[in-house]
Amino acid sequence: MNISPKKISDHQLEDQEFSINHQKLIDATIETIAKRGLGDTTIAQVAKKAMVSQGYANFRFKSKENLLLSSLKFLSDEYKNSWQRIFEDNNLDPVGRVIKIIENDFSGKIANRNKIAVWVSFYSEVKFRPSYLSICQKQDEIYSSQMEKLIKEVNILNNQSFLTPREISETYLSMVDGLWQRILFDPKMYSHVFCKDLIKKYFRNIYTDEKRFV
Amino acid sequence: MNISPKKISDHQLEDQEFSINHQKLIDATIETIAKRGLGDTTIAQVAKKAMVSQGYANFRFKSKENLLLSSLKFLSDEYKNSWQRIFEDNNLDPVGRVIKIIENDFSGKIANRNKIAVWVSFYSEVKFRPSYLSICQKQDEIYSSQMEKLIKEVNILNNQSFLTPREISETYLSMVDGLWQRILFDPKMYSHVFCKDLIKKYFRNIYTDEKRFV
DNA sequence: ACTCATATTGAATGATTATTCAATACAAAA
DNA sequence: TTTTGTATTGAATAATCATTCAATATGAGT
Repeated sequence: MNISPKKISDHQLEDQEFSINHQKLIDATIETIAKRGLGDTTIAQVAKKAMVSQGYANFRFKSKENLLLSSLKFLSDEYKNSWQRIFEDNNLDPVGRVIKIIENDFSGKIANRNKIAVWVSFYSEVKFRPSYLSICQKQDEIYSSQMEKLIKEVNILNNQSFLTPREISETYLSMVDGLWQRILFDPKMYSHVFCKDLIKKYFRNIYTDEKRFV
Repeated sequence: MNISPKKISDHQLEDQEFSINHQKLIDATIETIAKRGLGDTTIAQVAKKAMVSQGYANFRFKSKENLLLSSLKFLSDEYKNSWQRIFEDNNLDPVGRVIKIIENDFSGKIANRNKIAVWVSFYSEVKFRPSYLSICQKQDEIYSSQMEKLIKEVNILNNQSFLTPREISETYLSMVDGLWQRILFDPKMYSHVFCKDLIKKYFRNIYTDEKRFV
């Protein structure tokens, strides 16, 4: 039986989408997708992992589709928050911010195998599910243009290269996606340190005088 | 099994995996995955597209899993052949070969949206299906080391950079995976020309004197 | 303690789909 | 033509799973 001490009853928080069960189900969904794949993820498994009944999971999220969507949105928001915090950090100079972004992209919180497995699963379905696309695409464009802006600022203080800010931004973001995918294949080889160093050296090659890109 | 010198009927070619129906089914599988996603691909749909009965599709490939696997293997072999042909082309110098590899990676035959959708679908499942992994991973390591070898040869004739051959190889291959994924999201923006030029400029930044990297 | 509104259950339902297999079509050999 | 072995069909089967909903538990207010 599920006896959990609550100060506030769930239904009062329902509008805020912040009941314990809501988040428990999302966490369970991410874990299940990471463990069995999107295709083999069933409501029954998710509900079991979240320790609620199957019927409840469906009732709470209205449909399986909606549960999956909410889970993707959770990951998307988590990433967005960590990115935005860095991008808007005025204590850091442009290069410092780029480095922080790299480190965030390969931090344990963001680039762990469970979460990457979920990202890639959704990416693979993006072509057929407009709802997935709408969650990801708009944000992706924001990252792209914000990174470009950042590189422009870096350029003011550094030697220019053959590559335009836009190109540096695009190569960086593509490389991150590619490396994430590779972490799934072979997490030993593509360790966080390996990925971070690789990308930093990539930037060092562009900004040869900037010693912070080790 | 006796081999008649004249005409050879389909069933006699079965071992060679080369009947018309075999390939029709694989093509139909790729198209169906690209159109509906791995999860929503059913034998019935594939069979219909290949214009054979549902029962036959299953009979021919023993199981759905095996049909999917065979389709992945087909794509994997196709890519391998095109790569190997370039890598072993003695008429080209190292830089010429790198350029051909880039052009191949974003050619209509390899980087079309159908095939990328299939690749990404399988990638997303690779963590849970050892059989998928075994098809892809070994090849990936070969591409990685062959590219590194190629870069070493390029280096002999060009100025060195901060990046080691291994690092150039890894950044290149990651970038390709990332760009392929982006083609799925937004094929207009990530056109073949855009991707090719981006990567060539990336190399131009490494080998600043090599004007063939436009 | 009782009521009532809400939360949660879990068994039943119906839809989907991989797989099987008995029946049939077909093509070559006799 | 008839026979024989293989190719192919498609309807039946059985398994899986999302979704529903009547029944029950819970806890706050009285």
